[in-house]
Amino acid sequence: MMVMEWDQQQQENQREENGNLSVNNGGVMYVKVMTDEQLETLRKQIAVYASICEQLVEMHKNLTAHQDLTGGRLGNLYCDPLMTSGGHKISARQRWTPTAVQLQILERIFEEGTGTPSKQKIKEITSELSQHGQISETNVYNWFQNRRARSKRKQVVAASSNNNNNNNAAESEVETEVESPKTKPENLLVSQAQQDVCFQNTEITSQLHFLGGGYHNIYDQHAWQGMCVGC
Amino acid sequence: MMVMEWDQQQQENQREENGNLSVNNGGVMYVKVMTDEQLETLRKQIAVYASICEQLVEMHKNLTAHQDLTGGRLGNLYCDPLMTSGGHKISARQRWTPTAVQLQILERIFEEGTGTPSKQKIKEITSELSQHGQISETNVYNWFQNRRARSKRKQVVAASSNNNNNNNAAESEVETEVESPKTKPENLLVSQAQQDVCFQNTEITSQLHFLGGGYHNIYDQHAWQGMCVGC
DNA sequence: GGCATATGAATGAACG
DNA sequence: CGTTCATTCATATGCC
Repeated sequence: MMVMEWDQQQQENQREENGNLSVNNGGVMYVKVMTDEQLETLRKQIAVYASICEQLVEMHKNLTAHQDLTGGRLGNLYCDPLMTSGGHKISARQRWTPTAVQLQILERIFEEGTGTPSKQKIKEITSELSQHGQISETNVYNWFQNRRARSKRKQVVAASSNNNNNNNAAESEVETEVESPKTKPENLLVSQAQQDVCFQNTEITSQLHFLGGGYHNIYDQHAWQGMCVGC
Repeated sequence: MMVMEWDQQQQENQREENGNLSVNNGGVMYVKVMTDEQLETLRKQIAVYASICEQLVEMHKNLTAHQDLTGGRLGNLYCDPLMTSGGHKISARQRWTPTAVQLQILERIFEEGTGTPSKQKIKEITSELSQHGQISETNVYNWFQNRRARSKRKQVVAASSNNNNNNNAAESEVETEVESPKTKPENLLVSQAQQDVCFQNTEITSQLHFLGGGYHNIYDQHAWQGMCVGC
């Protein structure tokens, strides 16, 4: 087997080491090489992963068919284990953390909607989301406030960064994402990945899409812009 | 940026790391050329599947083991798929680290500083610091945010420790880690899945074996093969 | 080769 | 709504 090691430590220093760099747009684009054989192996591995995912989803469906409402426990659910019987709170988590499902729903509403939802709308959303975990209207309200504010901020930063004479192209992903109304990077994450891997199973596609919103927290959503480079 | 190194255990062919083609058995082996962005795309695609697998496994565990009431942070699925077991990452992204000069300047501004710099100020600072290394406005913004927050926390802790009141309620970052022995991010995702989940499906078991047994980690020993790079 | 710590980054909540 | 604070997540690094 072979191991691919990407040493990231001294990124600046290593730029010159690479023999295979090409110039792009007046800047330097760094490229890597791999053989067809290597690429084929990668493809297989991803396919295996996908297959595993599919079967795991199936297992999950079978299990949840029986024990459904036991809880949306994947997200927060801290349920004050530290609360004593006397009502004395020692230390408990306060901050709400959306579950994967909740996030997915929120993102969907956000991208289709324009502006912060009305109070009535917030109630509805909260009601819906409460089926997937503990949540309050305030949480929903704050989420939309933050989501909008940060989306806008990113735009501003991205726009202004175009004016700067940047000496490198490796800006943080925050700047590189310009949220266009037509794209939904977070929610398309999984399904797009599947496209890239050339999946045929449509059922797993939808199911993975269902799960996709939850990975928001791991890989920040911005980076998913422009996924399929060649497709 | 990064340098890709191929471990040479059994791939005698892949010798020219930085060349676009390598010679094999007297012939020419054709290889793909990728940008870092494309590679990161691949990484993400795999990471998506890895995350999905882990979350599905997690869900399965939760559904199976009802006595798992200890709570903890089940929802914070984190699989760190970017880190190989060898400690090398396959991510093109890495967090910004200020250079010595940049730090000096930042500290100076912070000390003389009157609170958080305005956005215009951040632009100026960023521009100045960019002469001493890669940096973005977001980096500067985050730095001041963190600097101020942690400075304040230190003050509070010092103050409370000076008091006869030993109610140390302010050291959240440290305290949190102490009170919650959070599980270490699992690098060997697939292997872990095998241990924790008893699959009835023999097919998936064998596949997990393929991934977890044949490879220590899917990111550890593998060839990167032609994803949609060229498509 | 785990831990421990420092710190960059993400984000829920609050402020004005 | 834009900005800021507080908390937490995630990673880099050093020690043992």
